[in-house]
Amino acid sequence: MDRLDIRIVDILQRRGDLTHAELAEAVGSTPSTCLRRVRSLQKAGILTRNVFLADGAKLGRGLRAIITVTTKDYDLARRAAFAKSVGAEPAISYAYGVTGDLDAILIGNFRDMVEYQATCDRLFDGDKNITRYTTHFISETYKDDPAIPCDPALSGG
Amino acid sequence: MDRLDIRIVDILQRRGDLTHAELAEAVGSTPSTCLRRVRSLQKAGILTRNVFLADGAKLGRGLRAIITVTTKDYDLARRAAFAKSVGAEPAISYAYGVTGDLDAILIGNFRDMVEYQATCDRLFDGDKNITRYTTHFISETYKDDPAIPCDPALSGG
DNA sequence: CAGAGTTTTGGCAGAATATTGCAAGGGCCC
DNA sequence: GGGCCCTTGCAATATTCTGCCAAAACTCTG
Repeated sequence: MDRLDIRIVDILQRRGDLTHAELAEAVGSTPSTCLRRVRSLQKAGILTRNVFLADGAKLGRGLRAIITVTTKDYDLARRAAFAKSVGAEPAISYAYGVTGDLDAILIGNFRDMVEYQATCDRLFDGDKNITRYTTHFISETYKDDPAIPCDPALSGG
Repeated sequence: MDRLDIRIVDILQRRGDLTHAELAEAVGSTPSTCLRRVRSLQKAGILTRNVFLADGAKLGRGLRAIITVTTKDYDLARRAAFAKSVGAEPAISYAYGVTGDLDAILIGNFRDMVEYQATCDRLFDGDKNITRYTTHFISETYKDDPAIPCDPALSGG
């Protein structure tokens, strides 16, 4: 993970469809070196996968919501079960267990309120362990980019 | 946006580095048709861009946090200013204005608590309009995938 | 239901790109 | 300083991309 790797990761997180020649020019190297670096970064699990990002609104899923969840008991078995049921919900893109006065936070892309409520019902209704869920609908997007900054400080690692 | 487009978007959101031949086989079509469909989906803004996803922990940014923010006045000008300052913070990946008893929710990838606090100080300290910010650190990931499900219902659009 | 016009499709060939082997250069440890 | 190992860059080869054309499918009209 030297300075060249950092530049490569930094660029590929923003533009994943560059040719190796373009990438080489952008980072100041050669195509074959870039190819080898990218493959080694993938093998190391630093670059996990290449994806296309899509416009949720144009796919008919413009209703985004952040759902916070509190539970009564949040032990290992219950968390595993929750992870499984969340995984089965295609409308949920992100789901995390968190510290603080909440237990889990979910982010979903819904077609409409009907689908939102149906999803919540499937996830939470009937589960006596869920104390409460609160939904914040996204009304404005200030920033939306999965890129993680590449810190020059880790050149040594 | 017919059934073929939906299959293409569905697959490319998961694997963006397929060759057109592989994509063609996966969706039951031919490479040249896939090329044209992908281009037209990009031009239509349905597929927005192609990126590599990276492992935050391996980039030295394993500390993920969801920060909720409440403000006193959240008018248009203040929201624009907030969007700008959030945009200047590389550690913040997502930032949204939301409905409910919160005004904004941020998600960031931090190197450590020091960087977390420094970022919060830059964003919130000195801004008398920020009533409160509360942080939930992500302790467990149940699901983490930017893919938006492609609903067959929109075949007609 | 037939026919013309329009759009989309599938395959091909040339061009561009990705990939690999090999020799040379540079860094590191002894 | 010498030997070893990793990385680099070039050139050759394999793969993939892409513009083009005829054919098929679809749409609209009479």
